[in-house]
Amino acid sequence: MKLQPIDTSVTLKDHIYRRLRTAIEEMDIYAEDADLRLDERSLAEQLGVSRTPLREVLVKLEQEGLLEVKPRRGIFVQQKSLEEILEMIVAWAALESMAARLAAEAASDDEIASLREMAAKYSVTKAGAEISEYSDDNIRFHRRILDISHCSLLRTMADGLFVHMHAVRRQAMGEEDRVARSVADHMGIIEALEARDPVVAADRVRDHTMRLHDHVRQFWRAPNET
Amino acid sequence: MKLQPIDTSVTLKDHIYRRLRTAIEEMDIYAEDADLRLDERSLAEQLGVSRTPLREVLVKLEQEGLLEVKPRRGIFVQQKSLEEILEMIVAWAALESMAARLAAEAASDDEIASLREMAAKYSVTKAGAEISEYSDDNIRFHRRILDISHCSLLRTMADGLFVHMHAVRRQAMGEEDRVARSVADHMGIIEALEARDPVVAADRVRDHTMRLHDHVRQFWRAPNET
DNA sequence: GTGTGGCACCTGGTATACCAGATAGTAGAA
DNA sequence: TTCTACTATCTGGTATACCAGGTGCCACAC
Repeated sequence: MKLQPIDTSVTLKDHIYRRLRTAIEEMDIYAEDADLRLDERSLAEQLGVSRTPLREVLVKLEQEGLLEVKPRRGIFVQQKSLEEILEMIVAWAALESMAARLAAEAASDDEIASLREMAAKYSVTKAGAEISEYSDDNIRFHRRILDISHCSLLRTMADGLFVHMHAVRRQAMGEEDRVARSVADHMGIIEALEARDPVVAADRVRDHTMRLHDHVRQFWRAPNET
Repeated sequence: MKLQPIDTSVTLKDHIYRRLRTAIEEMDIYAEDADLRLDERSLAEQLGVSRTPLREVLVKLEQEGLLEVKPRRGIFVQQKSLEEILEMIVAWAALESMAARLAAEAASDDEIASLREMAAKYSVTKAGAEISEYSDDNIRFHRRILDISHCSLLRTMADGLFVHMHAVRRQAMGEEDRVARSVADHMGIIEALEARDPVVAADRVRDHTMRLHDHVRQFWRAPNET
């Protein structure tokens, strides 16, 4: 008889963390009437826990850049400025570009093939039709590149940036020619990886992401500027 | 009459955080007789605070990867594995390489000149003599590159990695020809920046850091393998 | 009507008490 | 002697109480 050890390390904090984080991600942070203020006591009551574990979660979320705690003032969901968003995209480009470089050398043929599979779902013409679905697959594609670099830290650090992208995508995505361009970019990246060319793969990934950077810089409208 | 606003946002937590973090950084984590276990109650007593703010700091340090909290078991300073250290260096290379690329285009002439000033302190022959001092200036040099990229997030993320480097350097540094090579590398980087060549600058920074990567992979000895 | 002082209440910060799992030492039974 | 079972105690996890700064309303004085 064989038994898996019970994972006793899951604690209230973990549950609270997951709840809060998804709740924040689902908020429309940049809506004009968005209520960005949180209240410890009411949150604790809603979740049915005391303030103590809740506060530890808030510290965590604050450090991830999702919240800002102002002593004796309140807890606020952070709105990212255009500047900060652009910097996140730059950092993301740096990480994923390195991932592509590593992947070109270290990834297995199967792993690279899996990328082509994901991309094959969308032709240049079809992708425009189903933007929201494409958007999800798009993220999966980029995550996959980070995964097959076999450097888990790159994936971890990039994930920390992705969190903030939910709200951004809602505002910044949605132009047909960008999607077409994106699909073409992806194919170029895959081909470079298949050719096992680290330099070209890294360049293409970086350029691809930096195009998003330029696009956001051009079209982003912060709520107050609308 | 003019008055600066008083910064009321400094709290006990901040003090505790600083104390604990420097204490951890000064520990010789990889010594054989290192005591990696911490005790909440005794820490709280030593610092003269209650467990509550202390615990929030511990959450923060855990998330930074410096600690590991095992419920009902204890709190431990994390020893990084060789694998993790190598991944940190890779990520660092990715970030700093991107920083150099940006700096080549965005940094002012003065900022680039400041790099040359820092490097001028060391000739190829002299650097070997004062390794520890050079080591500090070395870090300052790399931080400066991140700064003059004018992308503060790159600097922030890289700083998170630097924390773990204290202990590593103690073990991995110290060969004379590496230092000589390092000084030469730095000059090459500066020249690329002065030439405003983003591609070469990025390449040289990345190669430079990846040489550290290869060196660590070759010479690192974890405590248990000694 | 205007401005000032003060009070009531809201917030996050901190201290303390208690809980349950983990652990090791020891006494007792086989 | 050896193995088991109980218990004392240590740990981090959680709940609760209290503290002090922040804010805004309102009464009162001018």
